Amino acid sequence: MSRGRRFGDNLNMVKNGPATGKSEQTRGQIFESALELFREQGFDSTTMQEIARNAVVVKSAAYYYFPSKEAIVQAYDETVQAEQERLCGEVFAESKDLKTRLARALHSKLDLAKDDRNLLGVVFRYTGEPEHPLSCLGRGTTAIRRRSIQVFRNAIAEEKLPNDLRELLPVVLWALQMGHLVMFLYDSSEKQRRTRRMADGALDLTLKLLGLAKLRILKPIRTKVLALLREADFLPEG
Amino acid sequence: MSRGRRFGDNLNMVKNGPATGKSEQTRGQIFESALELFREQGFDSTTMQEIARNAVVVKSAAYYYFPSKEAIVQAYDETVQAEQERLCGEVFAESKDLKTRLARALHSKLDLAKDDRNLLGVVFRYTGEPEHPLSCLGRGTTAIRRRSIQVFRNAIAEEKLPNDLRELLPVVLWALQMGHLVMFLYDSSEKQRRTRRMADGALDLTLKLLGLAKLRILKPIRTKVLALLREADFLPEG
DNA sequence: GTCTATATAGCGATAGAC
DNA sequence: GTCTATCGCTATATAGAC
Repeated sequence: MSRGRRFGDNLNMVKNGPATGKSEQTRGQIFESALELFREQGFDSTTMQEIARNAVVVKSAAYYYFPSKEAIVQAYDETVQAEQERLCGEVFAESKDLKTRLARALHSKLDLAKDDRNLLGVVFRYTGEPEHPLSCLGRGTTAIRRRSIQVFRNAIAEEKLPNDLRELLPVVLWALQMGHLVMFLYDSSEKQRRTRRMADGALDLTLKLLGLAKLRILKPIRTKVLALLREADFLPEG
Repeated sequence: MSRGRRFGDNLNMVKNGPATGKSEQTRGQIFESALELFREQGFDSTTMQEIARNAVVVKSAAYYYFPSKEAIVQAYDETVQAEQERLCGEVFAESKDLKTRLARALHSKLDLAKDDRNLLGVVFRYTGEPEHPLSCLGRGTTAIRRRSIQVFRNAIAEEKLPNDLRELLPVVLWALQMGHLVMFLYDSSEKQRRTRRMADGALDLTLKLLGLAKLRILKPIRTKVLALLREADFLPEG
């Protein structure tokens, strides 16, 4: 267990669940213990017993802080989200260049989660079950999804754009990021270079399409695409 | 339990697992029993015990035929796939019109699964875990994915298309269908009309884009899009 | 509010009967 | 090959101690 400090070890940013004063420490122990075991032996083969034992608490204590193993992953997800906001905030303050900003926004989650791909995968587990509190597209995750979309809204904030695009583009970029995350998980190329190239390519293409959107011949297509996107905007509280 | 015959009740098309002669009946009982309970009380709240009891076998017998509850869903998925192939085969034999064929291909899975959306959701459960045998994008499901893509390959078989498009379009359409399936699950509009409109809109747009692809100004974009799609083609044995 | 001890029920593996 | 009886491990709910 001679690892250096890794992202996620700092839990002060985690907010959900009981956390008044002293208990923060216990919660922290459990959270760290879990991440450690997840990284060592994967999510599924780690049991709540082990997490508790490793954190020197009894199993029910672990359940007191996290209603399920998946809830720990959700907490992890929130630390990643917070870190992305911080990172992008820095870059956005320094540069007004759209490409720079979008590149940072699109790559930062990959950067942050690169050593925890097995954990990231669990985030998608309830994609197909809308009512599940941890469904990554469901009501239970509206808050974090909103934050994630907001990052892209901030990224394009300095641009002159028609209102419809300003409204829809962040959601499209967020969806793009979700796609990249899945691809990231399946990418067996060294250091997931392939997904990185994809992200760069998708960014180039997006910028090019934004430029072309002004052409007159493409007006009907643009209208159609936007209408379709609006129709596709099926998420709870968008 | 006074339901009429529903799709999926016919199991003779299910092939995986042991099924030599007589045992087909036992397997069938278990399969039907499971679908019945899944429909009544959902996937998660149905236990293997109940499935077995309802099928008048002992629990281990159920495990003999299906290594897990999820495996039953996969078997269901295969019956849906087979049915889609049959349906589309009929339509493709009758009409050479691209729009008709693609509409049928894009809508048929929605038609077939419309009463089993909670079951459909389980198919996506291991999307984020590439190594899981039931990951809908992983190695374990290559065979059924291939079949699913083949339907779209057949749909465009009669068209004159450049080779690169002929190769990539089926995969794109398959991905589109996957997206529609997820949307279908989250669609709270009556009879999921919204998703149906989406599918129609996406089809129109696809046809329009195919037409526009020939324009000279768009040549660089087309090249870029195709390169990106090829790069995105990350699935095992594509 | 924080945590413990205990209890129920399910999963899934195993050895072996027929 | 088909199926049974049984077992250990796990998740998670609950009552209640501090």
